[in-house]
Amino acid sequence: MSVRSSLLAILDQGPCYGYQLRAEFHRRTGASSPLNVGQIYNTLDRLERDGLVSRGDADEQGHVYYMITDAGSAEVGDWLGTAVARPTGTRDELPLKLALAATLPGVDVTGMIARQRAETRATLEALRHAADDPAPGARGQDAGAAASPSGETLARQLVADALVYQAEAELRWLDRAAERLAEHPARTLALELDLERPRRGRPPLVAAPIG
Amino acid sequence: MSVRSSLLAILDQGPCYGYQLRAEFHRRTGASSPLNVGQIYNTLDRLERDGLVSRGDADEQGHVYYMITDAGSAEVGDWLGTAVARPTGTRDELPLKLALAATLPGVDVTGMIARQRAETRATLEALRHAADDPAPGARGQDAGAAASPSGETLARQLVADALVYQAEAELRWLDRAAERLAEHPARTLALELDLERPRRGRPPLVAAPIG
DNA sequence: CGACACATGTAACACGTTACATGATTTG
DNA sequence: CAAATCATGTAACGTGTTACATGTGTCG
Repeated sequence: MSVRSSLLAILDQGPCYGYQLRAEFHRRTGASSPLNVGQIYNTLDRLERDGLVSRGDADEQGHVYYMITDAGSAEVGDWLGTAVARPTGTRDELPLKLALAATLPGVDVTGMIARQRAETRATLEALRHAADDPAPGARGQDAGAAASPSGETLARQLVADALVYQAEAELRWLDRAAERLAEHPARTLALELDLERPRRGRPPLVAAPIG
Repeated sequence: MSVRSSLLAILDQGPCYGYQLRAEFHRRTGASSPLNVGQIYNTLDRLERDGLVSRGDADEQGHVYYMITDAGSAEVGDWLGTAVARPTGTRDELPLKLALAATLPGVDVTGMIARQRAETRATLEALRHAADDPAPGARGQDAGAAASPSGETLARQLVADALVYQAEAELRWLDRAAERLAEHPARTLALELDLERPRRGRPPLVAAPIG
């Protein structure tokens, strides 16, 4: 619900029309991500459906302004006031994939780790290079005056930092995974499909239930 | 595409029916996540639609086995052979949220960071405690014999590690974010909506085009 | 019997994402 | 004029996720 919530939070500052919302989203989230315009209108429709924004009539220039409702404002307050909850059983692809691969026969998990490591290292380096570069999209005009830290550059920095820290963590985890793999005797890793005849119905209790 | 790919990879080991797939998925991915059974059948339908698996007739016990096709096997090979690509413009909620919040007037970003930090620290501690516990779901029978590292426990460990490393990275990032915020003078952070009359049509070139 | 797990499936929904259609306006 | 941007919108799709309906077999 990142996009949805972000747009709503921007609308909490004042009425906006679609294209404007996209621009604000980019300015404020340091989004390197393009965010297709169509998605804005899409999301606005859904927000209106949920009673969080209301659509105004087009003004003389044809701009369709949306404004937030009380319910919408409340939701923004809630969003900002609540910590982001990572689900306990995170469905992160990489760990899932590697864990699964480790249980498959004939899969070169070490190789997978090596490949992933190379990729992530490259990503990390690219990110660090990008951090030195001036603001993306600045076509010359402001190339020299890179000082004056504004909210805009802060946003970009924060997002960039996050990517860097995440990539670093991934590298550390990959190393740890390699260790774990080395600790385990190779034979015991691959799992056969559990072909035991599944017995239908209630399974017998193994231990006495509590109480 | 984590679930989809995982199920396909399991099917690459041999035909399975729905419930069996769920069990295998849990065994092999150390998934603390429940994974609703309905999703299995859902995903199987979609895999069949895409020609990656084929549905067999029900056997005498009423079990409907699915088996992988050649195209399916190829896709599994591809999946395992390719590194997980993190999109450059990651749409990670936390950085997005904080970056955006930093541009909003009257938002206590420092407080947000503090709250998030507390939450993440709690998560981290819970994860570390969980790492010491015996295998989840083991109802007494195997409580003492915690040795014998099998593929099953490896999977669990890998996933658990990933969560820990990620939480640690998040804490580090939060600290960095606090630093960044402190570096910026408070006034310059909040961004007004850009209300300049947008001029339609092609914007003037700022720098001469290449060539 | 009743509870519970095994087992299969259907229907809907959420969010994100993309492709496409359409038109106005401004610059080169 | 042609190209590019601004601007609005529609239609579809993909994965993940949940709620629900239905039935069977076993154990206490």
